[in-house]
Amino acid sequence: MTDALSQTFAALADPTRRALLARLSKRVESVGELARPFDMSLAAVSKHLQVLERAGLVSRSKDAQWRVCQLEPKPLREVDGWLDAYRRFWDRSLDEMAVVIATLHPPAGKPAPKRKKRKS
Amino acid sequence: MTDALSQTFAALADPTRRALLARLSKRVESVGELARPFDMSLAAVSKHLQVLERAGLVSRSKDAQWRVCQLEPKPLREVDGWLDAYRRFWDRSLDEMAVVIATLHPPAGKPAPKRKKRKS
DNA sequence: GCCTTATTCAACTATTTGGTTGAATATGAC
DNA sequence: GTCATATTCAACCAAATAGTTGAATAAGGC
Repeated sequence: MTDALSQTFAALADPTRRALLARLSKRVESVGELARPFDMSLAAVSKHLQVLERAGLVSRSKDAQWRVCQLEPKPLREVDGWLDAYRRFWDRSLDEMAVVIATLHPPAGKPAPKRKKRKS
Repeated sequence: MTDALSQTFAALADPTRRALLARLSKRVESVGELARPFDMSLAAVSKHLQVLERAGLVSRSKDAQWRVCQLEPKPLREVDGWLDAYRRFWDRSLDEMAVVIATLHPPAGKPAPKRKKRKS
Protein backbone atom coordinates (compact mmCIF):
# COMPACT_ATOMS: atom_id res chain seq x y z
CA MET A 1 0.00 0.00 0.00
CA THR A 2 2.90 2.29 -0.77
CA ASP A 3 1.47 4.22 -3.71
CA ALA A 4 0.37 7.82 -3.38
CA LEU A 5 -3.29 7.33 -4.21
CA SER A 6 -3.66 4.53 -1.68
CA GLN A 7 -2.08 6.68 0.99
CA THR A 8 -4.42 9.51 0.14
CA PHE A 9 -7.53 7.35 0.27
CA ALA A 10 -6.36 5.72 3.51
CA ALA A 11 -5.83 9.15 5.05
CA LEU A 12 -9.33 10.22 4.00
CA ALA A 13 -10.93 7.05 5.38
CA ASP A 14 -11.34 8.52 8.85
CA PRO A 15 -13.97 11.03 9.94
CA THR A 16 -11.62 12.76 12.38
CA ARG A 17 -9.09 13.38 9.64
CA ARG A 18 -11.75 14.62 7.22
CA ALA A 19 -12.98 16.98 9.95
CA LEU A 20 -9.42 18.27 10.37
CA LEU A 21 -9.22 18.91 6.63
CA ALA A 22 -12.56 20.71 6.74
CA ARG A 23 -11.24 23.00 9.48
CA LEU A 24 -8.10 23.65 7.49
CA SER A 25 -10.14 24.48 4.41
CA LYS A 26 -11.38 27.54 6.32
CA ARG A 27 -8.19 28.73 7.95
CA VAL A 28 -4.65 27.76 8.86
CA GLU A 29 -4.51 26.44 12.42
CA SER A 30 -2.14 25.11 15.08
CA VAL A 31 -2.29 21.52 16.36
CA GLY A 32 -3.79 22.62 19.69
CA GLU A 33 -6.53 24.67 18.06
CA LEU A 34 -7.36 21.81 15.75
CA ALA A 35 -7.46 19.33 18.63
CA ARG A 36 -9.73 21.33 20.97
CA PRO A 37 -13.14 20.23 19.56
CA PHE A 38 -12.20 16.54 19.58
CA ASP A 39 -12.86 14.20 22.47
CA MET A 40 -9.45 12.59 22.20
CA SER A 41 -5.93 13.20 23.43
CA LEU A 42 -3.71 15.78 21.81
CA ALA A 43 -1.26 13.02 20.92
CA ALA A 44 -3.99 11.24 18.98
CA VAL A 45 -4.78 14.36 16.94
CA SER A 46 -1.08 14.89 16.39
CA LYS A 47 -0.87 11.38 14.97
CA HIS A 48 -3.84 12.01 12.67
CA LEU A 49 -2.06 15.11 11.41
CA GLN A 50 1.04 13.02 10.78
CA VAL A 51 -1.03 10.68 8.65
CA LEU A 52 -2.40 13.62 6.69
CA GLU A 53 1.11 15.02 6.34
CA ARG A 54 2.56 11.72 5.06
CA ALA A 55 -0.23 11.69 2.48
CA GLY A 56 0.73 15.22 1.46
CA LEU A 57 -2.68 16.60 2.41
CA VAL A 58 -1.31 18.89 5.10
CA SER A 59 1.96 20.74 5.54
CA ARG A 60 3.26 22.15 8.78
CA SER A 61 5.43 25.17 9.45
CA LYS A 62 6.87 26.37 12.74
CA ASP A 63 5.80 29.57 14.40
CA ALA A 64 7.47 29.80 17.82
CA GLN A 65 6.19 26.80 19.79
CA TRP A 66 3.23 26.30 17.46
CA ARG A 67 3.11 23.97 14.48
CA VAL A 68 0.86 25.70 12.01
CA CYS A 69 -1.02 23.33 9.71
CA GLN A 70 -2.08 24.14 6.18
CA LEU A 71 -4.20 22.26 3.68
CA GLU A 72 -2.34 21.02 0.61
CA PRO A 73 -4.76 20.36 -2.25
CA LYS A 74 -2.55 18.35 -4.59
CA PRO A 75 -3.55 14.84 -3.45
CA LEU A 76 -7.21 15.84 -3.60
CA ARG A 77 -6.70 16.99 -7.14
CA GLU A 78 -5.26 13.56 -7.87
CA VAL A 79 -8.33 11.90 -6.40
CA ASP A 80 -10.39 14.14 -8.64
CA GLY A 81 -8.33 13.01 -11.59
CA TRP A 82 -8.74 9.35 -10.64
CA LEU A 83 -12.50 9.87 -10.52
CA ASP A 84 -12.44 11.06 -14.13
CA ALA A 85 -12.35 7.45 -15.32
CA TYR A 86 -15.68 6.86 -13.58
CA ARG A 87 -17.53 10.11 -14.24
CA ARG A 88 -19.25 8.67 -17.28
CA PHE A 89 -21.09 6.37 -14.87
CA TRP A 90 -23.08 9.24 -13.47
CA ASP A 91 -22.49 11.90 -16.06
CA ARG A 92 -25.09 10.84 -18.64
CA SER A 93 -25.27 7.59 -16.65
CA LEU A 94 -27.20 4.40 -16.88
CA ASP A 95 -29.65 5.48 -14.24
CA GLU A 96 -30.23 8.65 -16.18
CA MET A 97 -30.89 6.43 -19.19
CA ALA A 98 -33.39 4.60 -17.01
CA VAL A 99 -35.11 7.90 -16.31
CA VAL A 100 -35.24 8.62 -20.02
CA ILE A 101 -36.72 5.21 -20.67
CA ALA A 102 -39.24 5.66 -17.87
CA THR A 103 -40.17 9.01 -19.38
CA LEU A 104 -40.72 7.46 -22.78
CA HIS A 105 -42.61 4.49 -21.36
CA PRO A 106 -44.37 5.68 -18.19
CA PRO A 107 -45.58 2.79 -16.03
CA ALA A 108 -49.36 2.58 -16.25
CA GLY A 109 -51.11 4.68 -13.63
CA LYS A 110 -47.99 6.59 -12.62
CA PRO A 111 -47.18 10.00 -14.07
CA ALA A 112 -43.98 10.13 -16.07
CA PRO A 113 -41.21 11.27 -13.70
CA LYS A 114 -39.76 14.68 -14.43
CA ARG A 115 -36.30 14.65 -16.02
CA LYS A 116 -33.69 15.60 -13.44
CA LYS A 117 -31.85 18.74 -14.41
CA ARG A 118 -28.20 18.08 -15.36
CA LYS A 119 -26.01 20.04 -12.97
CA SER A 120 -23.62 22.60 -14.52
CA MET B 1 -15.32 4.19 11.12
CA THR B 2 -18.88 3.21 10.40
CA ASP B 3 -19.96 6.08 8.16
CA ALA B 4 -20.45 5.57 4.44
CA LEU B 5 -17.78 7.94 3.20
CA SER B 6 -15.14 6.37 5.45
CA GLN B 7 -16.06 2.93 4.18
CA THR B 8 -15.81 4.14 0.62
CA PHE B 9 -12.40 5.74 1.11
CA ALA B 10 -11.14 2.68 2.98
CA ALA B 11 -12.30 0.45 0.14
CA LEU B 12 -10.50 2.66 -2.38
CA ALA B 13 -7.27 2.70 -0.35
CA ASP B 14 -5.97 -0.49 -1.93
CA PRO B 15 -4.47 -0.82 -5.41
CA THR B 16 -5.92 -4.30 -5.94
CA ARG B 17 -9.42 -3.05 -5.24
CA ARG B 18 -8.97 -0.02 -7.48
CA ALA B 19 -7.75 -2.35 -10.24
CA LEU B 20 -10.89 -4.45 -9.76
CA LEU B 21 -13.04 -1.35 -10.12
CA ALA B 22 -11.13 -0.37 -13.25
CA ARG B 23 -11.87 -3.79 -14.74
CA LEU B 24 -15.52 -3.46 -13.82
CA SER B 25 -15.68 -0.03 -15.42
CA LYS B 26 -15.13 -1.77 -18.76
CA ARG B 27 -17.40 -4.78 -18.40
CA VAL B 28 -19.34 -6.88 -15.95
CA GLU B 29 -17.25 -9.88 -14.81
CA SER B 30 -17.31 -12.96 -12.61
CA VAL B 31 -15.08 -13.37 -9.55
CA GLY B 32 -12.86 -15.89 -11.31
CA GLU B 33 -12.34 -13.68 -14.36
CA LEU B 34 -11.54 -10.75 -12.12
CA ALA B 35 -9.09 -12.81 -10.08
CA ARG B 36 -7.09 -14.28 -12.96
CA PRO B 37 -4.62 -11.42 -13.52
CA PHE B 38 -3.78 -11.13 -9.82
CA ASP B 39 -0.96 -12.99 -8.15
CA MET B 40 -3.05 -13.90 -5.14
CA SER B 41 -5.51 -16.58 -4.09
CA LEU B 42 -9.07 -16.53 -5.32
CA ALA B 43 -10.23 -16.27 -1.71
CA ALA B 44 -8.22 -13.07 -1.31
CA VAL B 45 -9.85 -11.52 -4.38
CA SER B 46 -13.23 -12.67 -3.11
CA LYS B 47 -12.55 -10.84 0.14
CA HIS B 48 -11.56 -7.69 -1.72
CA LEU B 49 -14.84 -7.87 -3.59
CA GLN B 50 -16.67 -8.23 -0.29
CA VAL B 51 -15.03 -5.04 0.91
CA LEU B 52 -16.11 -3.28 -2.28
CA GLU B 53 -19.59 -4.70 -1.88
CA ARG B 54 -19.93 -3.55 1.74
CA ALA B 55 -18.91 -0.09 0.56
CA GLY B 56 -21.63 -0.23 -2.10
CA LEU B 57 -19.12 0.08 -4.93
CA VAL B 58 -19.92 -3.30 -6.40
CA SER B 59 -23.05 -5.41 -6.55
CA ARG B 60 -23.18 -9.11 -7.31
CA SER B 61 -25.84 -11.17 -8.97
CA LYS B 62 -25.99 -14.90 -9.47
CA ASP B 63 -25.74 -16.53 -12.85
CA ALA B 64 -25.52 -20.31 -12.38
CA GLN B 65 -22.38 -20.96 -10.38
CA TRP B 66 -20.93 -17.54 -11.24
CA ARG B 67 -21.21 -14.42 -9.14
CA VAL B 68 -21.32 -11.60 -11.66
CA CYS B 69 -19.91 -8.34 -10.37
CA GLN B 70 -21.02 -4.92 -11.46
CA LEU B 71 -19.71 -1.47 -10.68
CA GLU B 72 -22.06 0.71 -8.62
CA PRO B 73 -21.21 4.37 -9.08
CA LYS B 74 -23.17 5.92 -6.21
CA PRO B 75 -20.38 5.98 -3.59
CA LEU B 76 -18.02 7.45 -6.16
CA ARG B 77 -20.52 10.16 -6.86
CA GLU B 78 -20.53 10.85 -3.12
CA VAL B 79 -16.76 11.14 -3.11
CA ASP B 80 -17.11 13.58 -5.97
CA GLY B 81 -19.61 15.56 -3.92
CA TRP B 82 -17.31 15.57 -0.91
CA LEU B 83 -14.53 16.94 -3.10
CA ASP B 84 -16.73 19.89 -4.01
CA ALA B 85 -15.84 21.59 -0.74
CA TYR B 86 -12.18 21.56 -1.79
CA ARG B 87 -12.39 22.32 -5.50
CA ARG B 88 -11.82 26.02 -4.94
CA PHE B 89 -8.31 25.06 -3.80
CA TRP B 90 -7.31 24.08 -7.29
CA ASP B 91 -10.02 25.67 -9.38
CA ARG B 92 -8.58 29.18 -9.72
CA SER B 93 -6.13 28.11 -7.03
CA LEU B 94 -3.28 29.72 -5.18
CA ASP B 95 -0.65 28.08 -7.34
CA GLU B 96 -2.42 29.37 -10.40
CA MET B 97 -2.29 32.78 -8.76
CA ALA B 98 1.45 32.21 -8.39
CA VAL B 99 1.69 31.52 -12.10
CA VAL B 100 -0.18 34.75 -12.82
CA ILE B 101 2.15 36.65 -10.53
CA ALA B 102 5.21 35.05 -12.12
CA THR B 103 3.84 36.02 -15.52
CA LEU B 104 3.35 39.60 -14.45
CA HIS B 105 6.74 39.78 -12.75
CA PRO B 106 9.06 37.40 -14.62
CA PRO B 107 12.23 36.67 -12.64
CA ALA B 108 15.17 38.48 -14.24
CA GLY B 109 16.92 36.42 -16.90
CA LYS B 110 14.17 33.83 -17.12
CA PRO B 111 11.44 33.95 -19.74
CA ALA B 112 7.97 34.38 -18.35
CA PRO B 113 6.43 30.88 -18.01
CA LYS B 114 3.57 30.17 -20.33
CA ARG B 115 0.16 30.20 -18.68
CA LYS B 116 -1.13 26.68 -18.24
CA LYS B 117 -4.35 26.16 -20.11
CA ARG B 118 -7.34 25.69 -17.78
CA LYS B 119 -8.81 22.29 -18.49
CA SER B 120 -12.44 22.35 -19.54
C1' DG C 1 18.05 29.64 34.87
C1' DC C 2 13.10 28.32 35.86
C1' DC C 3 8.20 27.93 34.74
C1' DT C 4 4.52 27.41 31.40
C1' DT C 5 2.70 26.18 27.02
C1' DA C 6 2.77 23.42 22.71
C1' DT C 7 3.86 19.42 20.60
C1' DT C 8 5.92 15.03 19.81
C1' DC C 9 8.02 10.54 21.13
C1' DA C 10 7.90 5.89 23.12
C1' DA C 11 5.77 2.06 24.79
C1' DC C 12 1.83 -0.41 25.14
C1' DT C 13 -3.01 -2.40 23.86
C1' DA C 14 -7.02 -3.66 21.07
C1' DT C 15 -8.88 -3.94 16.62
C1' DT C 16 -8.73 -4.25 11.69
C1' DT C 17 -6.67 -5.66 7.47
C1' DG C 18 -4.67 -8.46 3.79
C1' DG C 19 -3.10 -12.51 3.02
C1' DT C 20 -2.76 -17.81 3.45
C1' DT C 21 -4.73 -22.76 3.44
C1' DG C 22 -8.16 -26.39 3.51
C1' DA C 23 -12.92 -27.56 3.97
C1' DA C 24 -17.69 -26.46 2.67
C1' DT C 25 -21.37 -25.06 -0.55
C1' DA C 26 -23.75 -24.38 -5.01
C1' DT C 27 -24.51 -25.19 -9.75
C1' DG C 28 -24.38 -27.55 -14.16
C1' DA C 29 -22.78 -31.63 -17.05
C1' DC C 30 -23.08 -36.37 -17.50
C1' DG D 1 -25.96 -39.72 -8.06
C1' DT D 2 -20.96 -38.42 -9.27
C1' DC D 3 -17.72 -35.21 -11.03
C1' DA D 4 -15.90 -30.76 -12.11
C1' DT D 5 -16.13 -25.84 -11.69
C1' DA D 6 -16.94 -21.47 -9.10
C1' DT D 7 -17.08 -19.30 -4.96
C1' DT D 8 -17.18 -18.70 -0.11
C1' DC D 9 -16.28 -19.89 4.82
C1' DA D 10 -13.34 -20.66 8.85
C1' DA D 11 -9.26 -20.57 11.16
C1' DC D 12 -5.13 -18.69 11.39
C1' DC D 13 -1.01 -15.20 10.99
C1' DA D 14 1.58 -10.82 10.34
C1' DA D 15 1.36 -6.13 9.90
C1' DA D 16 -0.92 -1.77 10.32
C1' DT D 17 -4.15 1.42 12.81
C1' DA D 18 -6.29 4.23 16.40
C1' DG D 19 -6.21 5.05 20.68
C1' DT D 20 -4.03 5.51 25.57
C1' DT D 21 -0.48 7.35 29.10
C1' DG D 22 3.77 9.40 30.67
C1' DA D 23 8.20 11.28 29.55
C1' DA D 24 10.89 14.27 26.41
C1' DT D 25 11.69 18.40 23.57
C1' DA D 26 11.20 23.23 22.08
C1' DA D 27 10.08 28.01 22.59
C1' DG D 28 8.77 32.22 25.06
C1' DG D 29 8.00 34.94 29.48
C1' DC D 30 10.01 36.27 33.58
